[in-house]
Amino acid sequence: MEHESKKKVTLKDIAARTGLSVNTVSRVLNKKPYYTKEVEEKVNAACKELGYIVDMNASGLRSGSTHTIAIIFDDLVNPFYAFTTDIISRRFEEKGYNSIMFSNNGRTAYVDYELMRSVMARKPDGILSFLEPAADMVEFIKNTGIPFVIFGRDGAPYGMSGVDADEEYGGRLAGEHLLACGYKKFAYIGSWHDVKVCLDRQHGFAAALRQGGAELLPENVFYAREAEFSDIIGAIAAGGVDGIFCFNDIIAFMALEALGSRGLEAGADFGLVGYDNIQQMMRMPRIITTIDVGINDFAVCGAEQMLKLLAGEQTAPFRSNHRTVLVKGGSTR
Amino acid sequence: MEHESKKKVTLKDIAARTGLSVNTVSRVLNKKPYYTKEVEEKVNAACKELGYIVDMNASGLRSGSTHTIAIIFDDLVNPFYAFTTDIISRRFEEKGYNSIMFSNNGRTAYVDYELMRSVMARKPDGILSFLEPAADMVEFIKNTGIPFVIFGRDGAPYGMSGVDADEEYGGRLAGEHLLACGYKKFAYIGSWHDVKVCLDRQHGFAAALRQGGAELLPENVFYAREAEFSDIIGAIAAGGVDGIFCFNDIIAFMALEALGSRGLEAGADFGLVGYDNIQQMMRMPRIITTIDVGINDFAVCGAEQMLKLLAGEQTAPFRSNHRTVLVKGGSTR
DNA sequence: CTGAAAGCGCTTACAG
DNA sequence: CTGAAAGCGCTTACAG
Repeated sequence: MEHESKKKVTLKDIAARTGLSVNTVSRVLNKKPYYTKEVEEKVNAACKELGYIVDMNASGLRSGSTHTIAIIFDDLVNPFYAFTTDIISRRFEEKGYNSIMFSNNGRTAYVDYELMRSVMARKPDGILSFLEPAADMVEFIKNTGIPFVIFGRDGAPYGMSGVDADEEYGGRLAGEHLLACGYKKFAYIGSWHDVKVCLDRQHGFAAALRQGGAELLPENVFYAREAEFSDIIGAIAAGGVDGIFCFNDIIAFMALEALGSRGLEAGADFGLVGYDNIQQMMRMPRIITTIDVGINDFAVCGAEQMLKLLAGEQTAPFRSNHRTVLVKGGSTR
Repeated sequence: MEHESKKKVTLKDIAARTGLSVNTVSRVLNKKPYYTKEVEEKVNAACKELGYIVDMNASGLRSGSTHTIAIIFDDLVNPFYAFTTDIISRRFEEKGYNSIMFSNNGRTAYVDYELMRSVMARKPDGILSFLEPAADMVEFIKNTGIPFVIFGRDGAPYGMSGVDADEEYGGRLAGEHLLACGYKKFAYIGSWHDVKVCLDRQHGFAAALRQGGAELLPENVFYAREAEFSDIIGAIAAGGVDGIFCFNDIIAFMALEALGSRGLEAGADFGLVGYDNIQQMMRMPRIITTIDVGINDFAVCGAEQMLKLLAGEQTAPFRSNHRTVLVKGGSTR
């Protein structure tokens, strides 16, 4: 004989134990009007005694609300995603929503049909995405009728809700700082050539340089996810570049490491600005100069926007735009 | 008139469109024997045309398998968790399982009843936990009959499956290295005084020191989650400690920063060893000396163990034990 | 205030 | 090889 595993306790069991109907038990547990104190106590006692735990799948099937939110991201390797996901999912949990994770597994930088299929199969109450929808998915997503929040990107172009930061402004800060430090020849290392955030930072950077009488030459614009990193560094070193702006801190760290191993000294031989200030999240010393969005407020804002949509308090697409600041570190003089 | 949102497409719709029964449609979609090529094509065509997407909640309710795995962690702020969660959830996704996230929200360092309640409400097929079960939850968890894998901790004491690293050995490596560097007075900064991993590292560290003729004095053992960090650093600086081993890299970074701002130089004035090698994950320069588990293998092993349990290939509790290595960085001489 | 019935969208026996 | 019925565990109308 096997050791028997505890039988699942259902509403039926609670009904049997209390002598009430399944219906009444359900009403008490969901705090729907009307029941007597006496009934309430009986139900709660039986639930405790038998160890009743609701089946959210069953409840969601009938009620249409699964109390689940899908969170879509690229990866958790970048602390920026991990940190915001942490804050956001915690906030959701407080409000009774569980988070289910989806990633595009690096297939594309967008939410495509394949990804939406697996998301929809879970019937989430809401979808919070770090990725923009693919062009042909915008209508599909709207037709689902499920609240969709684009986090970290402006939703307006899609007619969707979004929480974004002023990326151009961030790029501008980087450019102004590198100029002020006295660097002369500039490069940008982005992630993907077709991701809006990446381009916005690039454009802000280029604009600041232009305003300062300098220039971001096309041959000094690179995309780390589309080329060998050693080739990028090779080109930068060969080109005599001394002012480098990177799309994010991970790329900046990689550049710092690669240039360092070529005998170049950060600050002195070249200046480097990253983005996200992940060293603050890790409680690290300020190794690099970087742009900081104020990640806590940023993440909380994304969570709140979702919760408002779920509560029906907000219906029209809503935009929240955040301002960034530059945080000086050891990678610029 | 509101813009109508696309009506949900169910098996019934596919049945109606094809003239087949719901049953047959389901059988084709689940690739159960027996149906003709003709029927198969008709069903697939109708699904594509109408945009059918299965409802996993409904399917899970009936079949008993939700294709969901619960992942329980402390937080995603520590890149060690984020990184492993990323790898593990990707592997699950490949095998058709979605991951649903749970955290104890810093309440305790253990899986308690409150947490298990919300987990069980989702009827996951498996549970992978970075946290150990609270003592009074071990029987409860076993009784659920749901595969449970403890990640990063030895499951054996609980009679559960687990993937762990040799933590004592890691602590020993730190001790040997700090001794070899010539440091004389030692301290350990842990996380919690009652978490096994934390104590294992401490004991390994103390053992190595003893073997080398040195000592880890009780007054030089601290727990970062249980005290003000500035007090810890104050005590270390006042006590003339010059060899510090930290439970993880985040704590090590904090110590590096705090000691640095007191004018002390890492390597020269004091040696510091962390744990996890998160700087490699971030592609950072090797700022600190740290212990590396080989996070990729480690994470993959956790995912595989879960998948084996789910496939019924593995039934008895299974332990996988990993060996760590020390990676020299700038924080020791 | 409480209960009996129907139904959410599937899959699982069971019949043919 | 295909279909009609029952049921997973809930919640939602509806009746009393």
